[in-house]
Amino acid sequence: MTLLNSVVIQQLKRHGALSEADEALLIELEHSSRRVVAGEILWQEGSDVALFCVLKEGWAYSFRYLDNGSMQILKVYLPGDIIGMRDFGFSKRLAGVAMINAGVVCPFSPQHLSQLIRASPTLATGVVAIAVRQQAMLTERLVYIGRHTAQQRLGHFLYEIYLRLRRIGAVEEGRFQLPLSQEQLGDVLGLSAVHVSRTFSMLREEGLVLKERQEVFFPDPEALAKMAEFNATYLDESLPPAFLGID
Amino acid sequence: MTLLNSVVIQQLKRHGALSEADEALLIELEHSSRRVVAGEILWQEGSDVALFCVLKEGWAYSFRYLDNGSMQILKVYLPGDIIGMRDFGFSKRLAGVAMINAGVVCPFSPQHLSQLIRASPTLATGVVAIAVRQQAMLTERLVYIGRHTAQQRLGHFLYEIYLRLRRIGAVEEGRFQLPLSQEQLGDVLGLSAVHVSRTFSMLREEGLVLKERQEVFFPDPEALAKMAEFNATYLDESLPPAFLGID
DNA sequence: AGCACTTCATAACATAGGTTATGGGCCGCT
DNA sequence: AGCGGCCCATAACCTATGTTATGAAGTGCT
Repeated sequence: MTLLNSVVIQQLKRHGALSEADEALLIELEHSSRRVVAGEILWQEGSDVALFCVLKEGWAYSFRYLDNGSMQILKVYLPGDIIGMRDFGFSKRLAGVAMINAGVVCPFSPQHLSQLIRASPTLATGVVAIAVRQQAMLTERLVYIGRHTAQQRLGHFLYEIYLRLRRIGAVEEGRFQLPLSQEQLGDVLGLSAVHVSRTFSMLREEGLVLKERQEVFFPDPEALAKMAEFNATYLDESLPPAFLGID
Repeated sequence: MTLLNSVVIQQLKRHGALSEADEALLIELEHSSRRVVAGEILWQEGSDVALFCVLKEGWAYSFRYLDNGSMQILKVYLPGDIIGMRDFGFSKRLAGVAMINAGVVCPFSPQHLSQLIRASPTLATGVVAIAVRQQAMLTERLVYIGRHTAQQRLGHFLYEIYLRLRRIGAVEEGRFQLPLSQEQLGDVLGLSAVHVSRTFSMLREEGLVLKERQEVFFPDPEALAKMAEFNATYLDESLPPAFLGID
């Protein structure tokens, strides 16, 4: 999974907005790649903003440590996502980033990103669109962490991951791999690990989510989406006409 | 309070990064202005993205309705903020926006914003920086809504507002106006209005926050910041050297 | 001044989720 | 194969916050 195959970029391409030079610039972004091990910390909160990454293989998450010793996971990154954009325009990292499982990342510098933005208005808008979409997912979590039950929070998160994985072809026969531990899920959702476990049990009893080891299956995806009050518009990939140069 | 006086732009100016043409473009953004009444809804979730606004006077908030009839307030806007940037790159609004009290807004079109970004790399980076900073505030709320007590949530929110108001000169002798009702505060923090009331009582008894009518005063700002685990780096306005063209 | 309306404080009660503890299953290491 | 270490499930108990209700205070309208 490369950035070039990511959904926003693919859409620009489909509309013929992407020149060959643009494509070359994108491929150049993934020029160097590095293998990373499970649990590896890519950077810590407060460090200098020295690089961003395209996540090519594996899962990652950004996080903040809390004073009580636990952590809040801010965002889960899947293959094809850009990691670190959150810090663009800041001197120091606002959050750490760690790998969940083993994978491959393609690091590139802020200068490289600035260059790319200056070199191609199309790519600049694409990058902005990607950043805005990542933030929209964050906003969505704010909404459902605020006033929803544990079942809805977990259901919503799982369903979002399911849709994102499906877009990159990582769902087979309705099944997908979830490499997060229940403790990590708790850190995502603001729940204790014990309650995540309880909630999985409830979802199983209600026939909404089956999970065995890391494999997840939804017997009735629509019912799950309904229970979680899932509204997919925030994941909508269609770019407005102005972005595609059609206006 | 105009955009030109906002902290990010002022910083660009101080470093001589802002040309006269750039300044003219910014002033042009506020060419037309409109008086808005308290409670006025600027737009609803799901409507077309037709315009953005510079908020010149008054307070506003963006929000999402929840299925249970309540709402989640996503962000509170103060004078000098740009409203609607969240939707840049989407076709439909992801959230509604309403005025808290009466004020003045300066609407401008997405095309206008695109033009400005194309016309001036400096302003483009400035706009990105503003957007990233607004999102950083959102992230911060996600962190403390996830795993903090009601006291910390309310304390954190009040302290953030206090710092933001101070930057625009709206704090006098340590006092500031807070035009939000307790119900609205609950919608910001994911708490019931009753519990917001209880929490104010607790904060008063602990000598951390005094509130009379809409006027708020912190007898000991440092103690409040400490209780709320407030870390100001996410509000830090200093732009990295690359943004100021010094690298 | 009087009236309706909203906002706020407080109390009593209900509950979702946190905490601590225990045991079982699975994994990797030697 | 045996051992130590996670990860997970479940139970018992505790607490922060939600819910509902009531009255007081403030606000705006006529």
